[in-house]
Amino acid sequence: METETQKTEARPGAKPAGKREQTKVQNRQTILEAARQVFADLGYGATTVRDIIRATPLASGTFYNYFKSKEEVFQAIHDESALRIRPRLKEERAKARTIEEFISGMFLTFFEFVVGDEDNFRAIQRNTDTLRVRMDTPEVVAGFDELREDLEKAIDQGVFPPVDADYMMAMLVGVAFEMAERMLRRDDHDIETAATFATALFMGGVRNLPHRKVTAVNGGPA
Amino acid sequence: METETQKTEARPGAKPAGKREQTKVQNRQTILEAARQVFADLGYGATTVRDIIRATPLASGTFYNYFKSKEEVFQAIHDESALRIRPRLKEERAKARTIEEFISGMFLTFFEFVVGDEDNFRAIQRNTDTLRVRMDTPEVVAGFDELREDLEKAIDQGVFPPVDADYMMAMLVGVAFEMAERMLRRDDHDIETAATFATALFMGGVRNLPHRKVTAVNGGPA
DNA sequence: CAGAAAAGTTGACGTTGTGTCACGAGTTGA
DNA sequence: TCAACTCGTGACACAACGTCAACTTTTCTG
Repeated sequence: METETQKTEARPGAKPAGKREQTKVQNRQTILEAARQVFADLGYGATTVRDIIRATPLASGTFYNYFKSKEEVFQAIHDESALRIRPRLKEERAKARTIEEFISGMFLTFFEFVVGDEDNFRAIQRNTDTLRVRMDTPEVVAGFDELREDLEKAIDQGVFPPVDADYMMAMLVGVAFEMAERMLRRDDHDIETAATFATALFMGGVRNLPHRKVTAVNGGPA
Repeated sequence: METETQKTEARPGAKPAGKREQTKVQNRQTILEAARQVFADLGYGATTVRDIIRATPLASGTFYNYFKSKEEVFQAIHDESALRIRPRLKEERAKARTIEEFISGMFLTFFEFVVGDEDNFRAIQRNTDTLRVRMDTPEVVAGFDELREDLEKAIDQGVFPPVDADYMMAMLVGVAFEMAERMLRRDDHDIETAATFATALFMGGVRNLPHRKVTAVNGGPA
């Protein structure tokens, strides 16, 4: 037994960390991890709550102590994802001194995130009762709000031309997600090239785009 | 599955149009219509096959004479949609003499289609198990292939700069769908403005976008 | 035009998945 | 050490699924 683990004046930042609290956190994480995996494998629609449970050592009833439905785990995964990528995106935007930096930073960061944890993105992206869910969770909403604010700030500061933030966001998000999906679908992990293309579109339109992507590159990204 | 009736001598071009054949077509249409409605209302994930049936005068078993699952009706709706919009898009592309015409034609046509039959788009878009249009139903696949061909042809003819067709498609599709969704979400039916923005992006990037400020709708979903 | 064959409809039924709950094992704190 | 409490457990009641044998309607045949 961990007789050691008494709740003596614990470390400052640490949690209460009773044994109880500890397994609770663990279980939640276990379920989330299993769900991510199963969703990525079977697709959201095809997986049952029991599939998720079966991928853990837990009993069926336990699931419902942590999430009240399949949809809720899904949202949790979503939320966690947003939580992870938000600061990265925000930092990137803060660093940006020009529109180009702003935009390319966003794309690169996003693509890195997607390719860096493919299963995670597959889990939330390949399936879903779609946008409704994507937009609902607090972290996700906060992330979009943040982007919008920064966009408007950049516009005010003259870094960005005075475009409509709504349309702008739709375009950024649309391109980002569609390209990400396409990359995963084709097992294309070349995030630099993808970001280069996307950025070029926003910087100067079609005429500005690099020429055909040479798959086995010799020239490298323009 | 289409066991053509082994009639000794059916009319040549016309439909067989026996009473039987007729109600068969009717029933299929009834179910499709009901499904479109219910999907649009409840969302794909939340609707049950019984919900669809209940919205028709038919019995539960009958559903399965026409579609083998909820997913299959969904695909059928998808397919039908693609069937309807494909020729319109193709025609638009054929008419185009410049890149700008090509692009703005696509956006306008698509937005018209979406706003013109909102329920239909809601049914297939707001829900789904594979994100976006990517149900690989024949008509949908054909539609994308067509677009790609036309794109490549335009590139060969020098109307389009020699961009990578893959990326190009991802960008077009991404922007089109995301903007469409956003419009429906905000009850914004101004397809001209939307098309203008999207086209401007593709023609000259952010700096080229109209400076119009629009509705000060609050950020956030719904 | 009757009667048989074919095609289609129907709803009850076996099956699978969902979410709850009473119980008991494990943990905490005195 | 023991009472109080928390959480894990799996059986259960309920909901939706998809099938199928019986039945109805249409079509075919003589």
